[in-house]
Amino acid sequence: MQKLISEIFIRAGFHQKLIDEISLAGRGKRAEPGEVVISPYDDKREIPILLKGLLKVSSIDEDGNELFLYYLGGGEICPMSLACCINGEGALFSLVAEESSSLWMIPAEGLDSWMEKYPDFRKYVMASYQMRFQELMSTIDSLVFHDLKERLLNYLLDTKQATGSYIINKTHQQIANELNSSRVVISRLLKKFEKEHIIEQHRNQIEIL
DNA sequence: ACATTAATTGTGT
DNA sequence: ACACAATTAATGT
Repeated sequence: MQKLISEIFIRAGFHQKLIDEISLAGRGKRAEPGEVVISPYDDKREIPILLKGLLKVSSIDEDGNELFLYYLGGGEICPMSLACCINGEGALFSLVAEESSSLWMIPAEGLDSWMEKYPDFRKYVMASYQMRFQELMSTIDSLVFHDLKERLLNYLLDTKQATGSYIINKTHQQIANELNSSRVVISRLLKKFEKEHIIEQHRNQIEIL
């Protein structure tokens, strides 16, 4: 774990002193696929940095409906957590491991001083922020301007991108939940994609062609 | 090898 | 959205 941290943080261009401070202040955490790292209204004063693996970030509304927002890849700090820690309100999103992941949880208190003391850190945070912000904008765009068919297609491609694999191991039901739709609708669309030779389906698994 | 069951997927209304 | 059929995987006998 210690090795992973140094590796990631050095790659991010952190000062050795900053690496030491973060290493000392945070704690490590592993998350297996499907494990919930943060759920809405967890009173979390910790911000996760994803060292390795893949996390799914979803917005959760008051009725518990899920809406997939974006994937968080290795080396990134979770922008949603940052946003929520800054305004001090509970999270209105959930963070779920998609792949077996390693995280470094840093206390929210450290943020301010690190941002001031280390320009590297500020840059890193901003860069993470910006990347996911763009991702988020495109999700919103497809949400507002496109029908479910487009959204599903975007979702599939997005997933392929994030996992680096043409195989998606999810049930129609899971996908329906993430897109806040119903299983039947997703099944029908996927069936259509299959006929158009965009994908191939097997049980619990979708292959993108 | 076969029967039973649960989960997932397909389709018509 | 609902109901039901069909398919597949898992498990017990």
